[in-house]
This record gives sequence, C-alpha cells and structure tokens, in this order.
Amino acid sequence: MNIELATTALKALAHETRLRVYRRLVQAGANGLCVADLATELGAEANGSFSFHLKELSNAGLIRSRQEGRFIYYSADYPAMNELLAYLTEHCCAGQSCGEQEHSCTIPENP
Amino acid sequence: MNIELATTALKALAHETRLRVYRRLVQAGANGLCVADLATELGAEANGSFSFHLKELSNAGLIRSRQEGRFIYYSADYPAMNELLAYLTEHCCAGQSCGEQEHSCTIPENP
DNA sequence: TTCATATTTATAGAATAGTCGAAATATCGT
DNA sequence: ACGATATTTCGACTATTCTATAAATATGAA
Repeated sequence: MNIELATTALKALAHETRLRVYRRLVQAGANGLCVADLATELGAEANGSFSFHLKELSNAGLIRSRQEGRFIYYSADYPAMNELLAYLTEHCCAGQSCGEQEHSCTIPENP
Repeated sequence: MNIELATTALKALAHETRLRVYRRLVQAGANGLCVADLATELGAEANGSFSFHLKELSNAGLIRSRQEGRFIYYSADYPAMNELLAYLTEHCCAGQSCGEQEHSCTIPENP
C-alpha cells in the first residue's frame, strides 16, 4: 500500500452509493450478490450509473466480480480493505505501534 | 458517525495532498504545525490551493486550527479519525466483533 | 501608523466526476 | 436462431472539485 493506492481506494469509498454498496457486499460474505439484488437492497436501480459506481470500486481493487450464468456477482475484497485500514492506522498512530490494537476483517460464513 | 459523515471524511482524505497533510499532522502530535512549515515539509506552497485543502480537512472535522501570533497552527483531530476507522471497521467486519482487534490512535508526546 | 509576513477568501477557469438514455454484449430459455 | 433478461459501455450533458491569481484580513515589528 502506498499513498497513490490509498487515495484511489479512499476516492472509491468517498461516495454514498459506493460506500453503501461496499458495506452491503462486506456483509454478504464471499458469495457476494448479483447486481440486481444489490441494487434492490439499496433502493437503487441497476442502470448505467450504478454500473459506473461498481466499476469505480472494482478499479480501486475493493471489490471483485465473477460471471455466474446470466448474472454478475460482486463480492468484497477483504484483504484490500485490511490494507487500507492498516495504512491509515499506521499513519494515524504516528509510526508507533498501536500495541495490541490491530484490526482485520473476517470473512463471514456463507449464509 | 453515520454514512454522511463518513463519506465527508473519506472525501476529505481522498486527495493526495490532503492525505499527506493529514498524515503529517498526525505525526506532529497535539501541537500541530503552522501552515508554512506544513507546506514546506510536504514540498508544497502555502497558497490558495493549499489553504483550500486545509479547509476541506477542517470542514470534515479531521483537523483543527488555532491562531498563534501571526501563524495558524493546524493539528489532527484524533477522535475524528478513530470514529471513521471504527465505522469502517464495523462494516468491514460485517457486524461481527473483531475480537481483540480494536484500533485507536494515540496522540504522540509533544516533541 | 506603516510595512512586512502569514494565511485566507474570492473569482474565474480547467479538470474531473457523476448522471442520463440509448445502444451493445452476454447468457439463458424456447 | 430468436426473444427476454442482466449488465455494461458509450456519448453527451451537468455538477462538482481543483487550481491559479489577485485581493483581503490578521498579526507583529519598526
């Protein structure tokens, strides 16, 4: 992680729709959700704008996609967020260790 | 912390200059740094653009300023970043506790 | 008070991001 | 192959953010 990757990831998360999408995908676990379900759950429409936001998150490496039949499933890339948090925390702690205070994200069990 | 505050903070951090500024202020501790020193250390100029970025971080509640003589000192608002990290971690961990894995930011001793 | 330093504010222009609607691609079911 | 569904891509447009420059404000020093 470097400052360029960090700003890219932060930019991707710095939009309400995308932050909601990301959060929902994190909660969804490794399977993720297909676009239509994702949009429905967030009260959004699966249109070009929604697709644009998915691409932003995807380009930032925060989410991944896989085709499954007619549907495209998106899922959170947990390590990416962990790296971002680590980067922010590192600087947040002024180069000192936070002691026990690490963070990391667990992948929820498949529902 | 809610999604609106979170996106505001993320937007503020989602720019290389501002992320550098923020990081440097975190490292500087409670005293902070005055604008000219901050700019010099980052290889930037203390001009209107730099001031704009300081205002963005300030509006997002991530940094504070105080006047001291002719100089204006900026310093990191540690609790604000802790709240943001807590918010991200919470969602990152899909509503489950991270166990021991908390994070928080310590204010470095005054240099 | 007048001048110099430190920083912000204002205004306009340039660059980037976001939205909208239509057309394109991919896959499935018939 | 054809039609329906799911999603992306494209092009034009709008909105937001960033930069540059100059003028304004604040403080301290002479």
